[in-house]
Amino acid sequence: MLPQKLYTESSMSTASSNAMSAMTSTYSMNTMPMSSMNTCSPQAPAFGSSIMNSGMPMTTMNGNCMPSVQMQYSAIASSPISNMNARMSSTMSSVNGYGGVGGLSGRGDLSGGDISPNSALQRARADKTYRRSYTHAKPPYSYISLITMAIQNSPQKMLTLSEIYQFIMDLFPFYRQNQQRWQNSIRHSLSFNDCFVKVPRTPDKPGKGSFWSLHPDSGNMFENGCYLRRQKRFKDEKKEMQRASHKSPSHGGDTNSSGKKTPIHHGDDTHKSHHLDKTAESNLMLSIHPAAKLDVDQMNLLHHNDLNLHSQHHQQMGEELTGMLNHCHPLALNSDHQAMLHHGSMSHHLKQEPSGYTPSNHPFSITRLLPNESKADIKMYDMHYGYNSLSPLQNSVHAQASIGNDYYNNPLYHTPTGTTSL
DNA sequence: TGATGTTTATTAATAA
DNA sequence: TTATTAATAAACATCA
Ligand SMILES: [Mg+2]
Repeated sequence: MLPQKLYTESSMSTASSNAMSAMTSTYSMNTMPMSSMNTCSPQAPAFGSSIMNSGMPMTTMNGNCMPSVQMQYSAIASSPISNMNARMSSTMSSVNGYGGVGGLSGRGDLSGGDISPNSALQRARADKTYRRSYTHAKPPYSYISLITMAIQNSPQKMLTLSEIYQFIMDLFPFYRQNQQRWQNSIRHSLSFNDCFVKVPRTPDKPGKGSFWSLHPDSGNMFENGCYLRRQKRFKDEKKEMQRASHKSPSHGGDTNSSGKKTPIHHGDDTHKSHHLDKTAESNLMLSIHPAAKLDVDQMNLLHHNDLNLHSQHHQQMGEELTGMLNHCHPLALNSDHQAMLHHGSMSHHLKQEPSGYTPSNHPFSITRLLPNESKADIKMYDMHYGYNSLSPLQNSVHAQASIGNDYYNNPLYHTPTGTTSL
């Protein structure tokens, strides 16, 4: 429906090529483990460590020294150009994804004088290379968290597969490469994980696949701040049962695993009965006998409508963490932006947030991207760091975080005071 | 026919 | 160490 930016994979990386596998399957720029400073040390983030530790003053570091994805991003995004040269040697070697960066060797600036006539050119190239080295590095998010971001940032809290693709590519240049590879993983993740459920299309929205939404009970799967590895993956009881019975038909009714423990999030059982009630209610409204059997997809549709109508269940989780997360999540985008993108939709105007989260502060919400007062911020940012936050590539009609408005180009993805933990 | 889903298998990284 | 989570590949089915 909306124009989508097409990302053609550069000749550098063939989709089917295995030549790049080493680069893409590893966390390219990682050098040192963060575990010492991190409660939740995920797979080594693709970003940061070498750069973070290259001697640059961490102006964004706040008192508690909480390490975070956000901070790592901040550190990178805010790295003064003046510091680039100093890091160039190590950076350059990182560009190919194999940061030999063991020990941020490039402390010393090569060529002390550096006043040659082509130094400007070299500098420009170096800067470009440097920036690409992180904008195209693998983001420190699992596919599950990326999908979750996409869905939760959508007005209807559901997206088609291709829209999920698009969201990810818009935000992370890294994923404009090797599309066949990671998109297969996305599809696998959607199918395999119970936290993602299909919502069938309604007749008024014909099209190819169905919509994907979040399981009503999946809660905040990332409230621990780890976006690479959850402590426990969400499992839908019913599907668990199905799987079990499918495997060993002898297992008929025993069902409930005594030790069944839902993740960390809260509010599971509470709205469980609530859900059933709502379903029955919906059935009545739709002239469906409450006892009538609906298939899974239909049920999901009803549930989704219900949730969308009343409130976002997902946002009532993790309130205890909001203080930490909601002010600083790396992907807190702006609702205005979203309004532009989906100008045809007005649903988000009507949404209320009875829980702790508002559309603007919950961890994955698109809010605060380019709010009014941010003009000044951008200016400051640009002046200080020499970034042009407004993309030079404006050809895209797509108002979303398309070209030039990706995670790295938008300073507001990196809140200076952020303390999102990772 | 290509996009969309489902499923199984393998492997690496991380948590317990 | 073992158990769990996630990434990746791949075979296969289905659908517009
Ligand atoms: Mg699923």
